[in-house]
Amino acid sequence: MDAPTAFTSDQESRAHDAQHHSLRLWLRLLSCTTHIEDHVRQRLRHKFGTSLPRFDLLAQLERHPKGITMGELSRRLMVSGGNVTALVDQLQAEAAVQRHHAPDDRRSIRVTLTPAGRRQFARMAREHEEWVMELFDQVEPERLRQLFELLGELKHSVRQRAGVLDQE
Amino acid sequence: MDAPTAFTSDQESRAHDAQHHSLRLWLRLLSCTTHIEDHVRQRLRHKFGTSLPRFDLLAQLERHPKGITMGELSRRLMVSGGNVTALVDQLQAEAAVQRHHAPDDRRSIRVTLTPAGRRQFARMAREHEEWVMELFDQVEPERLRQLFELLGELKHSVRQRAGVLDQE
DNA sequence: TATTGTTATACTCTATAACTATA
DNA sequence: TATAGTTATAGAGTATAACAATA
Repeated sequence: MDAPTAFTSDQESRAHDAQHHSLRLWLRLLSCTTHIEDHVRQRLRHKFGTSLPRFDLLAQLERHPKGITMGELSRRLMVSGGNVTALVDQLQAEAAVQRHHAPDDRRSIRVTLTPAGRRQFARMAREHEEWVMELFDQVEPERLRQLFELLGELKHSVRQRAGVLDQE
Repeated sequence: MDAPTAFTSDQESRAHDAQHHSLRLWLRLLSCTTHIEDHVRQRLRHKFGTSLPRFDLLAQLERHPKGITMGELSRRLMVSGGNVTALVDQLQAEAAVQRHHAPDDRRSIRVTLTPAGRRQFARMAREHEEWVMELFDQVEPERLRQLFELLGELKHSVRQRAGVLDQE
């Protein structure tokens, strides 16, 4: 677990190698994500007094101006329904989001951003982008582009294998 | 946020583009990691009744057979000292790890795997590898290798920018 | 009956700060 | 004084299960 270079072949079996390589790739992926996440989380908290899950919820609403149901939020954010209720409660208390009863199905609730919520999210998203760009700026743009593409392939594979429905 | 393809140039400024591209790359990275993490976390819980933080702690010990201090664990796992105390308490109660007072500095404590802890970790690590390999197996090995390399570059950049000390 | 969302509860991980025992 | 580790406390996020209202 200490060779910093790429995969090396040895006398082990192919399958065994593939396992180790997969694990090392996963650990590296996790390490990158954790560092970025910590950085972003800390800044979101200090500068905006918010958290990543709350930011992500707002981001989902921003993508769906007509609103999105609690169940949809639960699926997209991959957290339980009770959880979404709590998050939406908080954001509603801060007047960042609103609940609307759906006219056709009165069990269902559509959540939307308030104008103030939209403005607040825009401010956070702008800074968020700057933080991330700064973290990445030692890598050439072309390399970042390749990375984006390869991660797309990985995501596809993981989704198939894990049976995730997924957003984007 | 819905074009599934790579970056596209438009009339926006270069800087603005770079920001958006960085953000999209970050979101894709986060999405991949989250899916894999959920998958692995769920299996660790159901098959071994453990969690990712606990697995990670054992993994650190496995890399350092002579033991590692509480403070070192705190830095490597990037969590607070109080936290490490709680995790080590649990693992010690399960007889997976041991605390030894350092002979030279009696404030300091070295934590090591017990033989049983080492065996248990080996079992978990082997399955862990299989789960991950399965998730990745829709991507060609050569592409996985490229991804590993690019993530190395990214990690380097992030570490420099975020000022992380880091393990591995 | 099945589905949507809420409530209640509990657990894990986390940070912070006060504390102890050494150095 | 400074450092290593612990304790105590609080808070966020999460899952689960029981529940109400509606379909």
